[in-house]
Amino acid sequence: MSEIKILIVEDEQKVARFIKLGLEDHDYHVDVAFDGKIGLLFFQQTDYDLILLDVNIPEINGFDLCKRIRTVNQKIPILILTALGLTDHIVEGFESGADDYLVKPFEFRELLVRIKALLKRTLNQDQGTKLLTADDLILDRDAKTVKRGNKQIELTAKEFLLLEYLLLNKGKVISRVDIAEKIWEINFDTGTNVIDVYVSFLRKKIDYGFESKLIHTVVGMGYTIREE
Amino acid sequence: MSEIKILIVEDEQKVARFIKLGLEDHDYHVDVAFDGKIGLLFFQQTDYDLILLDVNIPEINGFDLCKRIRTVNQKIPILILTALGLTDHIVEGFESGADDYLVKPFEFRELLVRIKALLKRTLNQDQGTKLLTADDLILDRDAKTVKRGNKQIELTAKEFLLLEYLLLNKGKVISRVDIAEKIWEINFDTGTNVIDVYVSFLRKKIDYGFESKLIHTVVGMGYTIREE
DNA sequence: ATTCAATTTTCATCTCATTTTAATCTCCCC
DNA sequence: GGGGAGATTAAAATGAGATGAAAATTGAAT
Repeated sequence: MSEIKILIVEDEQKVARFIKLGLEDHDYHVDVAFDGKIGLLFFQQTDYDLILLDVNIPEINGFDLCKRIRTVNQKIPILILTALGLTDHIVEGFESGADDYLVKPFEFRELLVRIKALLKRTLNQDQGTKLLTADDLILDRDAKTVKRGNKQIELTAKEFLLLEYLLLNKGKVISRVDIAEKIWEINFDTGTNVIDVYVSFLRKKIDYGFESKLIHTVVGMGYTIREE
Repeated sequence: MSEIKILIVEDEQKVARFIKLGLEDHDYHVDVAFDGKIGLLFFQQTDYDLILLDVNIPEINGFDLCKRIRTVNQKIPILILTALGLTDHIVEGFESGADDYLVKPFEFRELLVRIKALLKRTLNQDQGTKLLTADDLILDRDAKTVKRGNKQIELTAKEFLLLEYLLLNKGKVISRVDIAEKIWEINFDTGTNVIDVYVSFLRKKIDYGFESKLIHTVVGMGYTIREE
């Protein structure tokens, strides 16, 4: 089970520390950014599962940061955490794209259950399914095994991750940028062609010698797994 | 666009009526159940998009009702709305499977934005922006495929981007300058006619041979996609 | 620590589709 | 009949992707 990563953007060190420690107690991995600019930077560099935002923070305020994040990512849960408790503020928070809004002072227990509620949905989507399939290919996410028809296929770690990611998005075309970020954790253009090479590796193992091909190239857009 | 259906389970008629009217004002379809048993019945009979639960209601209390609903449906957003504002209550509410918890008295505006935030995700998941259409043309933004009638149409990356952009602005006339900036990232006049060429490519693939034309030239202004 | 094999990454090359340019054609309006 | 806007075509330039092989890295075993 991979770690759940949370980003806190909060300038009051005491509060940030309090939340960080509390969340780490519950096995979340927590990063703290002390202003909006750094928060945005962290967000761009790491694939967080949830973001906690204070509003009154230096550089970029919480509402604006929330909007900025939403232009890029509509899915990631954002919880705004602030002393601004007027209905006007709350409405503004939600209209900036937040998923929840909690007014300080708050009890840690409440924050925790609200975070859990937010994570529940995004996590259940991916996880839960143990077996991923496409045509006569079966990938077992627990056992880390792959079979095509009745032939066992040996994949290396990276090959497995790549295939798993493509299967999770079966039918969708996935860009190289997405793959680079998810599987190689590369967030900028390095000019590498590892992805192409690995797709080539995968094809050799799961498509070569079978009449129906699963991995398809969509020129200029990316790769996709499609059953035909 | 199909109607969004909300179920309110609330025994205080005044409160129920107040919320119902307010939500109907925002074009939601609202049913009210006055106790837990009826609430459960309604839930089983109709496919709601969201449920608002009071806690202190006759027959089955809100927390238990929430749990009952969750055994059958993990996805439907549930918002608990109650005077019970202690952290213990809030935690219990979330642990019963609620997605949000709002303490009475509350301002209607806050309820509204919280409802919107909850609906945002479930609705976006299904469709939302995945499919763009015009007449019998369907463009799938995930699969990067285009169909007209039942004919699959193969587009190159640039062709796809152009068509997608025009469909996103269906009914609007888009200037060449806009297209150049959005699709070709050209921000000054280079004297090129790529856009004309690509519109020609697109027409050949999606309009030629079909009786109704989708791409229209507005001389001196740009191009538009219009269903006739 | 050293070795060795497996895995991961880079690099260079080949091929071919896509993209772009530029020339020509068509139509409409004065 | 000339000018302008747009459409179309063919040819040229470009770039994307596949792949083989070599280099670098990792990590396990000794």
